[in-house]
Amino acid sequence: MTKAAVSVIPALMNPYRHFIGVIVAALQGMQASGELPPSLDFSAITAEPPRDPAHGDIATNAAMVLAKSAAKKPRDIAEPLLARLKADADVVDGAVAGPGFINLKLADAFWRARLAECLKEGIAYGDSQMGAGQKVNVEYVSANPTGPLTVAHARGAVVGDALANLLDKAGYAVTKEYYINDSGAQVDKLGQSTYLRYKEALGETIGEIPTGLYPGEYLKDVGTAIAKRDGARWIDKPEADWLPEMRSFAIATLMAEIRTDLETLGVRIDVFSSERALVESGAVDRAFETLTRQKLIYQGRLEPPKGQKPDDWEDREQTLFRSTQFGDDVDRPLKKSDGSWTYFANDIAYHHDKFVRGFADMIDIWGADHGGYVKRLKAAVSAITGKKGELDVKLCQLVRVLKNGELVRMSKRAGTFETLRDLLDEVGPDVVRFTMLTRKNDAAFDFDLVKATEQSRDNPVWYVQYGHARTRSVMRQAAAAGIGIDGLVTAPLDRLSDTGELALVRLIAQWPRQVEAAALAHEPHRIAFFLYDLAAAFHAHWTRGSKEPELKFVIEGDADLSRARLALVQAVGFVIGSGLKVFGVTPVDEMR
RNA sequence: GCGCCCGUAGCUCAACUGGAUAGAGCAUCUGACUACGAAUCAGAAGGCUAGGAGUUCGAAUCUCUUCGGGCGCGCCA
Repeated sequence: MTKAAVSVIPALMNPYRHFIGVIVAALQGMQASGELPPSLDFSAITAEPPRDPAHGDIATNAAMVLAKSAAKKPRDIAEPLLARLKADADVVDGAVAGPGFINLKLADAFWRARLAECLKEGIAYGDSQMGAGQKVNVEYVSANPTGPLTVAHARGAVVGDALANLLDKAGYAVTKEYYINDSGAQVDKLGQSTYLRYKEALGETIGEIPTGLYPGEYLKDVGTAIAKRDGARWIDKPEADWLPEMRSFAIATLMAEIRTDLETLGVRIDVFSSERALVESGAVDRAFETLTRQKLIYQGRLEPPKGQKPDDWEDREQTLFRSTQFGDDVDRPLKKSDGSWTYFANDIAYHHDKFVRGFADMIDIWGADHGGYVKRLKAAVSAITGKKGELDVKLCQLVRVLKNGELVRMSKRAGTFETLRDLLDEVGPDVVRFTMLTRKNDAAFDFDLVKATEQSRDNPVWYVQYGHARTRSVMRQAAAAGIGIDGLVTAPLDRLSDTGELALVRLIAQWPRQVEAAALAHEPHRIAFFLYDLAAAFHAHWTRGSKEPELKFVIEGDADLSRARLALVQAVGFVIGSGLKVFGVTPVDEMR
């Protein structure tokens, strides 16, 4: 049993972050000896894997970044810096390249030590302290409780959930939140629509559902349920009597269905916030007062929109918020003509409430059709939190459902796709989740039902799952061959010396950095591409073994070597499993 | 008319947030199974990053501009 004699990186497994520290220390040494001026900004220095692996293991831009403020040529900084970096125990070679990059080659043992960490951590490998327990609120889905979740909601649900999981892994204290829009005109219409279905359930002929109300068939069940519970009690009563009851019953029923759908999708929300409760608590009034004290509220008039002037435009004085002071295009109204709060006013109060609950970091996941709303809410958050709170809005672009390249019509009448439930029934939650995460959120997305379930390299879900299953398959084979696959943490990893093996080891060591980078950027889709690359590297190495028998994982008569290689295979499985966990996708042990 | 998002290989998408020779898959062409899963792998070919100008050591990325697409534009949520 040999233990690699390399530096341990305590509680910080991202080797690149570690080397930024090493580089900064070396630069400070140069400052102490007068080679560099005393006050320099090191914050722009990066340490990353070079694009071309032939350049080495770590590339830093330090010399180029500092050149200007140090009044030196990049190479005149790079040369002495490189000399100092070469003294580091883990660095075996280095060179200055191009305009002033410093490329470092690290000892194989350094990378094997990262593999050892992965084996020790298992699925938890890549967990980071970066977030330092800071509270983050991720609000997503937040679909109106006026009908079942649609395919369009699915993307936001998946992106939000994966982002929340990712931030959690990166060390943030994450709360997953759903804002229920159970206040305002829309839910009143829901209540009215429900009343019609209620009367229908009691045998009345209601005819066509009037325009403006919700015609969906799903409300029939709700009406029937109320009829069953209350009988004819609401018939011939004024609207003021039955509306609150119809409304709340419908909301409760539909929210229950939404929760069930989310559950099936694997989304578990921590906090459901009610808009109605918020308004009734007086939170909106308080937010309004706060803004008033800051002199950000005034009575004024707005210009009608240039493009399409509403027919019923009526120039009137209204209560406006000075969102232009915070980067918005025009000031925004907070009160409707009847004196009640606008949705915007409620939303200000809601985000203020989040801030009061301790969330300075807020992330909202919205559909692209709300794009015009981003500036004003960011402005409001900035104002109401005294610039201490920060809101990031991720807009999810449209999802189109295709079947073999043909657009599937989203029409209820045609009996085709519309709801998330339909999508889940067709391809299952794992495929929905992974596939939705293979694209940047701000790019439009075509979801092809056929391609998403295809078993080929063209389909990332399948390919990554296959990679995971293959790691397990190798383990099963090894066990059958009589190799002990327990306690691989203690396997002699220094027996790993083939370039393909070491390339895999390096890739595994990238995982903690990938987690941190994706979390910082709020971009969970990066994980999908990393997992795909890792799976590809693993499949490639696997195939080499079928051509060159000495590269097989199990080598007869050499248990140590076999165990070292199996440890590598296990680590690949851990990283894929770790990534799939972030995505909320079940890793499979076997392909069917 | 204004604001936001997008434009990268024939097609679908990446590019570590300003880094080195812009990368994958599909499709096309050439190869590899006495199977630790060939549902895979190795290779070839494919690009003026929509066009133009600017910023700097360095631009697909930042700024300006033109073109083309999506979304939105008081008292809906």
